[in-house]
Amino acid sequence: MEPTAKEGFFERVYQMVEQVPEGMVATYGQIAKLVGEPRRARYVGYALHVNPRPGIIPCHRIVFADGRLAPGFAFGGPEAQRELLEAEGVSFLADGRVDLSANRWPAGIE
DNA sequence: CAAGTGACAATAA
DNA sequence: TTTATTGCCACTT
Repeated sequence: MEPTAKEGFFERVYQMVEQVPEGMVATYGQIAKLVGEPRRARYVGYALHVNPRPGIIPCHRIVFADGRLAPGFAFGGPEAQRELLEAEGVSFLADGRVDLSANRWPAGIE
């Protein structure tokens, strides 16, 4: 299979997501920008949807720009994701949203 | 080739 | 404040 540029974009997304430390979360738009394409925020989610490496890519650490969780989470629902994040030490708001102000990872990438 | 779709984000009402 | 719409850009039909 000839690798195309789009696959390179996907792979970069996976690399970024895998580098997210535990107890922190990142937004789709942030990941998109980090890979060099801030306009492809939607495709970041799509990349995780196709998730070629389940169990290796911490999709549960990727949330909306508002701190909200994905609607169609693949692990068993947004409830399961909240449990996973809580278990890692991520703070949550009373609205069931992640406290991006305290757990946003892309605050100091190498 | 054109239109439709989508794990997003920003803006309008 | 929440909900709706638009813009984005690649993939699917």
